[in-house]
Amino acid sequence: MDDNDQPAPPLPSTRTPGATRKGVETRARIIRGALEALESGGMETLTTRKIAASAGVKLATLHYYFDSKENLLLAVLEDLIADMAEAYRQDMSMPSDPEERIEALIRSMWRYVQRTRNKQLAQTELTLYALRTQGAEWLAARQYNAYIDFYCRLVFHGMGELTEEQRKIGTAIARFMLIGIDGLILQNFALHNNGDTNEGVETLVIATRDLLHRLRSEAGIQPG
Amino acid sequence: MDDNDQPAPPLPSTRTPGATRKGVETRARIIRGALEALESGGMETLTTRKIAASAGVKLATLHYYFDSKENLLLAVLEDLIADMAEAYRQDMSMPSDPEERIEALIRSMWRYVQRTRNKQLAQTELTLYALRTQGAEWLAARQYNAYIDFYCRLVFHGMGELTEEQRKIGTAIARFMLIGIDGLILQNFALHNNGDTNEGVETLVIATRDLLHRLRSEAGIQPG
DNA sequence: GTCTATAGCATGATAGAC
DNA sequence: GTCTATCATGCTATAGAC
Repeated sequence: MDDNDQPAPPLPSTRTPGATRKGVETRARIIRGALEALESGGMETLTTRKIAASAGVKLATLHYYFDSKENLLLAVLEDLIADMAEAYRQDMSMPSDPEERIEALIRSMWRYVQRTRNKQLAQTELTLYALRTQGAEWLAARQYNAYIDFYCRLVFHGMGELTEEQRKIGTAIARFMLIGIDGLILQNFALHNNGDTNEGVETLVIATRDLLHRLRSEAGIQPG
Repeated sequence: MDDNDQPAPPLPSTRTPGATRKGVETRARIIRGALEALESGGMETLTTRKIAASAGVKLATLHYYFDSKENLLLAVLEDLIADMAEAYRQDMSMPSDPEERIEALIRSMWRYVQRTRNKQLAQTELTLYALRTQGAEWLAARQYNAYIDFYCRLVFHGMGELTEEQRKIGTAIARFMLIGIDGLILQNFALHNNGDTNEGVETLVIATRDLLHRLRSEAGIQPG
């Protein structure tokens, strides 16, 4: 339930050599290149050659930083997790009432998803890849827990500490929001019919607000 | 909104030669073999050789029936769509009240998902593959529309005809259920924590019943 | 730290006997 | 309709100069 601050078995061998200024930059370029190539073509056509080309480095350079394609892909997923928080904070107005925050948060998420369609596809593909990769399943879990933790905090505070009860309720809310957004992403991709999917967003907003209502009154009637 | 009875551009070249009794059987074996191999290893490691081995045929035989790996994979996805209806009807008790049907249906779906974890992963991977494959996006749409149509009918009837209003409400319900189930699948896979995911199922049941309530009263107050 | 060059191999697909 | 044998290609990864 709370394996978010996991021991986190370090990614097997992401080399990260001397860590020169230049080295760090190149490593980042390769990760960005991999994400670009993944967004444009999908996992099926993703090769180390395309990644290297997309990053503007030679194939051997790629292997200097990542000893295998697998570890590079896992590093890309890690990077996506790290970037997530920044992305949402941008265009979100922040009401003080948690119920309105839920609504603002879902709408913000959905705007972000729609303007980064291919990135979402890429992230979904990478998550499935991690689930299929022996010893990398924890990465998928970490990704989800990071999202859950992030949404949970955003529902109740700017980013401060939470009471135990807020954490419990917020986690349930966050989980449900995430379920809805993931389902919406897939359905929107498959039907590429934004009109109908927007109905789904409205329904999700209402359902999540109702859930908060329910959890709060349950907590009020039967505290501890 | 209703491109379910699509012209359906025929799958480019699934050959299907003379269609001998034996030929049809072999074709089916290859499709089953592909699904098996996909379930056990994922798209990343899925090769025509593994498929052939898993189907008990030689590599050349596979290419006699499917002129390319791509068309084989799309045929597998088609097959999954066709099998879907059978799978759910099995263990579902069928109350007469639509609200209770929604609950029974969601629980039945969830049971099915849990006992076919790898099949669901495979189907998700194939759907993403179709979305990435030029000219195959319609297959993903067909898959979703088939599910939506199926759930819609199940909410209101055994399988008979629907009134226009039932169809409209049922479609919205079905879409939302599907959003929830897809999201639940991904979250359950990533966190592999069935206890917490079951909470999500309960929440989805309540939310979907509420949605039906809302749609019905809206229709009652403002018909046509 | 980045490159050129290449090893070593697995892949999707085909030719042609039976 | 199914097989054996093989092709051509593209893959990941490495060796070694600079």
